[in-house]
Amino acid sequence: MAGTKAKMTLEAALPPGQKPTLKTIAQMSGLAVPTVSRALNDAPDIGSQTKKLVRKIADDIGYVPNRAGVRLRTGRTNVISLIISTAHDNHTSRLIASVAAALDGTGFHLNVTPYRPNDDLMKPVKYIVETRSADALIINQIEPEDPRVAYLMERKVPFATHGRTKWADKHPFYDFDNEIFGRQAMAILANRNRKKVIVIAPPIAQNYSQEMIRGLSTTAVKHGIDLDILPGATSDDDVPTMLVAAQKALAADRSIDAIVTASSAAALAATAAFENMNRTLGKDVDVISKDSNSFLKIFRSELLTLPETVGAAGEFLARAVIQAIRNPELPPMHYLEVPSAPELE
Amino acid sequence: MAGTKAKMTLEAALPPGQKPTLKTIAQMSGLAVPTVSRALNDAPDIGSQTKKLVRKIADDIGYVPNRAGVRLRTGRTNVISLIISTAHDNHTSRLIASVAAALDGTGFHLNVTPYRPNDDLMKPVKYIVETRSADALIINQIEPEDPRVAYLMERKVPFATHGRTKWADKHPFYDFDNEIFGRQAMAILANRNRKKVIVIAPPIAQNYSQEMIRGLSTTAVKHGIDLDILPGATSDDDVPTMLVAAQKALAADRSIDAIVTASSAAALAATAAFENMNRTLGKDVDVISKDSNSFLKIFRSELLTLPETVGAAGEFLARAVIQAIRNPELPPMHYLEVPSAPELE
DNA sequence: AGTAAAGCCTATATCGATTTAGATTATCCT
DNA sequence: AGGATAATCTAAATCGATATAGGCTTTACT
Repeated sequence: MAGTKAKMTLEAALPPGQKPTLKTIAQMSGLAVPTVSRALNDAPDIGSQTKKLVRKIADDIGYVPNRAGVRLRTGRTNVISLIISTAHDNHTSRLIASVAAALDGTGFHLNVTPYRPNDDLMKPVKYIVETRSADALIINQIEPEDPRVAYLMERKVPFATHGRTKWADKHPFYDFDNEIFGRQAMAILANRNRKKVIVIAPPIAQNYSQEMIRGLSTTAVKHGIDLDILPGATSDDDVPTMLVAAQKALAADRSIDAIVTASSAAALAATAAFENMNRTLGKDVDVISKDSNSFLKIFRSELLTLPETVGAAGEFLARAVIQAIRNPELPPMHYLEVPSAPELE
Repeated sequence: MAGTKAKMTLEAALPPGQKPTLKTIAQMSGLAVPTVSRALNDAPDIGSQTKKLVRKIADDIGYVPNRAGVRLRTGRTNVISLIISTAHDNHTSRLIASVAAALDGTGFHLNVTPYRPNDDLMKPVKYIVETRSADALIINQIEPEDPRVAYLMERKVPFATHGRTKWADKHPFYDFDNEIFGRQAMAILANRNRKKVIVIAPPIAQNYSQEMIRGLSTTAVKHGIDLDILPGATSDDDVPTMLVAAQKALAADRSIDAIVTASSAAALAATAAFENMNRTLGKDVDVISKDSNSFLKIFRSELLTLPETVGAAGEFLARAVIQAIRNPELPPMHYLEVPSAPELE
């Protein structure tokens, strides 16, 4: 039977201006606080009538667990931490938006910790882990032997990466197949008879940069195309920096007839560089780029693009870390997005 | 004298694999836990020797307060919540980055809650306030009588807005003076003898949209220029949508000789629309835009731009909410960025 | 000397939730 | 009927930090 204690009304149990707690429900139902807790958590030793009653009261008064209380007692934070580089592209905001959307309704909150490109990579990760301020992490800008990944694996902290490491089979990741992108991009350029190509690559330390270059050079060799990496700027730099570097390269070598880029911003810079040298896009020269915005072609229909879907990444990464938290025994979730080259079909 | 209790070494006081707490320091120093707490918080009733000792131990063992403990006891979360719309521009990522940078070292964490443009504006705000999951909020996309602002002011929750309401003198804000932008933009167009102008405006509900239009139309009237708002798209829509709407307008009225836009993306769409109609930018027609990326002019030197600095906004907003938390009695911090029109000088 | 006032520290209770151990009642079996 | 066994629930302890009240010294003053 449900207790011998007196039941109370909401008004009697809840001081004005306060939020309902387990104690509120306990007083209203005449049950003990732990019973209420266990009922809400569907523990096996609570009667079904009691559970029903408790849940009804909780719903009626709009009870929401105090996250600090849960966290203090259990160590569970219900926070997913997205640690993200703040290079000025809008991958960033889209990734944030899609992770957040996927987390909606899961009870997890999204905490975003940006770091400047020149900061120590380990700092935010260590902080989150040491202060246990999140149940899981999502990181991007991955290096092949990323020290953050080593750190997180060793400590068995749930995480997922946007990009692959050499240990990628052992942890969840989402990645765009940049090697295939490189091969396809170069094949398209070969098709258009380009002979001398430069690439505005991401910082070379990052895995996707290396893969993209590998793909590009494999196919370049096959077709006898000359490939160079643009010195003096990476696709993480801002547009003016890339423009200056590209113009310098084009001035030094007039035979360059194509630029491959890894971002929309880089494609704009490459386009401007060619035009400032009075080269005609799509005729004398080509620019080919990954395009996650799909406005590149609107802006200049002569641009060559291969689509990349950033939204899918965030959604997948969110699901991947939740699985890593809840079912650590399951194999890590993997997804490799293969670019499709419409021009090749 | 510092207690009669036995002192302990770190190893004795701290179970392996655990993080140091106040208790650890208490055992190592022989002091009581509350004394340690008060010493670290520089309470006036703790001796300076004791404070020095406690702080040294804390530093040595790398003590960091457990945030759940603090939060549960005090209600302080040490979290600033940035609630941000996920329209696809890169204001977003820059704003996030600059708020985070300004928060660095303050002890506050940044929690980002994105919402989709069509979501209920109140939902995330209510959730944060009701679960008390942040000490302060920063919101953008402000309407003149923004219901979120009314809600937050009534509840006396510290917050700051990126944009102004009609109650702006009573709450912290950072804003770009869009009315002056509108006047300057139109003055420049008048100078260039444009007669029929359309504007790709932000959603009309938002305050900055109304201000911009007010500025534009004031000056348009003065110079006898015809001004219309582009139907069918706002500057929050994606580039293809804006392009289609702009092209439709240009086709319907060949006399349109200038487009004013509120974002870089809109400027790209406007440019493409004119060019698809075979109009020559800077000669037959003009596009004038706010430019927070400074790559617009690189991309097309004929574009007219007025600079906007988003980075300053985040930094200011962060300081503004911290002041609102710590010194609620002080007048709210305000900043109005006045655009400078290089072309006018 | 005796008492008051600082100065400095400790003991206890508390925030909200959960875990563990223990208590109570009803049920079942021989 | 007696005793074991389930089925349900309650009591107490705990996570880490801090607010409040109170205790013990030492110094100061009459």
